[in-house]
Amino acid sequence: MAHRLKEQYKELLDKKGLTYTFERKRIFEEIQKISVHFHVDGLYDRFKKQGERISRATVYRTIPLLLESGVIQKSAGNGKRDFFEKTNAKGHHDHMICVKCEKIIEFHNEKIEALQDEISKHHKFKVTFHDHRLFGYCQKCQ
Amino acid sequence: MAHRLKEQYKELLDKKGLTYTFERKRIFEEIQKISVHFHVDGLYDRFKKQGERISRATVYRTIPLLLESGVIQKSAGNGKRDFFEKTNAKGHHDHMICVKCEKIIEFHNEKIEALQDEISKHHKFKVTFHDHRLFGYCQKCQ
DNA sequence: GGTCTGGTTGAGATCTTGTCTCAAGATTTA
DNA sequence: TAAATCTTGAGACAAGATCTCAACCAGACC
Ligand SMILES: [Zn+2]
Ligand SMILES: [Zn+2]
Ligand SMILES: [Zn+2]
Ligand SMILES: [Zn+2]
Repeated sequence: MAHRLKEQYKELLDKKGLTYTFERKRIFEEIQKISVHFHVDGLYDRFKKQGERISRATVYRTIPLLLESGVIQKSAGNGKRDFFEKTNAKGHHDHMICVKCEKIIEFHNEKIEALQDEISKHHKFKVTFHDHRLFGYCQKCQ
Repeated sequence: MAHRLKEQYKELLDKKGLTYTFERKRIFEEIQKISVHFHVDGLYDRFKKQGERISRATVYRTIPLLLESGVIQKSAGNGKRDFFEKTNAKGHHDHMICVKCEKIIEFHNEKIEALQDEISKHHKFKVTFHDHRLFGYCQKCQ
């Protein structure tokens, strides 16, 4: 999986006339080590902590490339920060979030995705990503 | 409708030992003139444009009071700003948000709502509210 | 090799959204 | 009236994110 994603990433860079630099390589690799969600400064801190001098600006600059190539995707962020998660084998999914214990249940429903397409097409709106979250109580917390 | 909301607002202020000041009155009134969605600086700008000297801090400070009294509710954020909308006759709806011009298109789809119910039921998850936003480019911004 | 060209980077400035501080003015209470 | 309490405006501040710019690097060209 990671291999295919790396190819997509390299292809995007190539398509844009950009180089697969040391920094862009390291950022890709480091993300593969993160289990689930992350925010950009958290990612930057990992480099800083390891003594690698990759600048904050570069990390921030690389995020759009990772997003566009599908290596990562926007994740359900609760607060001020943008959160991301690496694209996993399951591909796109949405979230149910327990407001009590913060448990996250992922779901994916093709019908909903198709309806979204239909609706946006009808409004001539070109969707680049979406955020669909159901808040409430998980089985244990009811 | 607006009258009942104003009463709720006044009651909340009273309950909290706060005064129904000129500024708090003007902010309530101005919101009634806004068709649907707004963000706080947008509201502030309306006063500035009209030459009314109500400070940004006061507008920001009043928002929690309006929220708590039910005069307004959180609405779609565009990913950066918090958006609000006044509580009114309009029922539940979701949003498409243009990431370029910030235009908001509302949509409502019973099938999606029903599928959400189905999915959450299947996971024994009790949904209290949801947030469904499609981000992208409106017709003009493509 | 040396030079030109243009992508890339780091450091810090800047912008954006929202909160907080504090002194002055207004209001209520004693 | 004086003291206590609210309220406000202006601007400082904070956090997240983006932008600027000079130095740097890599390939193209001579
Ligand atoms: Zn989805
Ligand atoms: Zn729970
Ligand atoms: Zn909905
Ligand atoms: Zn709306």
